[in-house]
Amino acid sequence: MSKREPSSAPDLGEAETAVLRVLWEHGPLTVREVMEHLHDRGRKVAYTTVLTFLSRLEQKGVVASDKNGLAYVYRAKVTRDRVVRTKVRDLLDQLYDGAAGPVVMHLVEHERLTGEEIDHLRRLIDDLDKRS
Amino acid sequence: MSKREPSSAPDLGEAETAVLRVLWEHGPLTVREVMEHLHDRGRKVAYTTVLTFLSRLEQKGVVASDKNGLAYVYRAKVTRDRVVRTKVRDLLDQLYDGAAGPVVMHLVEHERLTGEEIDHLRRLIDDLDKRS
DNA sequence: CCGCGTCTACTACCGATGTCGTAGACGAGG
DNA sequence: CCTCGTCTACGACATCGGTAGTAGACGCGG
Repeated sequence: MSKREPSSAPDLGEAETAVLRVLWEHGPLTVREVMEHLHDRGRKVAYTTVLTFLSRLEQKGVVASDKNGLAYVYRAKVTRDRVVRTKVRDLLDQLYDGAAGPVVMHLVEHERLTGEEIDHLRRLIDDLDKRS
Repeated sequence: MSKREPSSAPDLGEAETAVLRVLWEHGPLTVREVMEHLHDRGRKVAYTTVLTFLSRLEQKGVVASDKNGLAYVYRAKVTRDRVVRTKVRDLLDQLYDGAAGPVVMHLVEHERLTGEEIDHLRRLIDDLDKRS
């Protein structure tokens, strides 16, 4: 089951997400290039494993590939924001029936935020207040 | 792999988490009672399925059971906060190498917060500022 | 034209999770 | 004492996600 709203990305595993991140952060890439970036990040996966991930991601519709000469070049089709949104929503649903408040509080209380982030946050909150 | 820090709860699936929530929200319960609460929440699982979940959760060390007369009574051994922390951390690691800022921003920008939550949040931020 | 290196296609395998069914233990009622 | 309903123990099965091996296609250097 697990209906996904139209604006949602499909379920992505941890390793699949890591692959997507590589694509978000370093334009379109070949399988080999993706593998190298993963290795750089400390993820020692085999070439064919990366190929499997990319194929599955393509099945899921979140990446696309174009044959460029000898090898396929893959690029992300979903934005990072969309994936973040989906994963965050899943978490909220799981823990609090969708309520965001408790998780925001949790983050602000238990996770470190930089001074800049705090400033930014304050500005966001002021905006929210003004709107309501 | 997947080392868990000492302060972390083990990995919990979505259905397992739902079971834990029932235990957090309605004291210690028997298998049947847990099942009924799940049904109330729209989760139509078989009795033995619930039993399986509780057994696995006990294996993982997050619930405990006491034989009370005829049936076992299960209770949560981990706090909700601990589980939230673990799941939130997993998410941050997956999406931003652990940085909390982006997710906080995402939540404040894209998810609805009640007026009270916003007030609370502002107070938290002021506290943070004072401390630093 | 041939062999080497690279790329893709398939297939496989394992562990975790979600979901149950069946069988056997056990106490309450007749 | 036997039967019924409930409970637990165990095992089964499917799907998904992480990981990889193998085989076949293909172009390049000699």
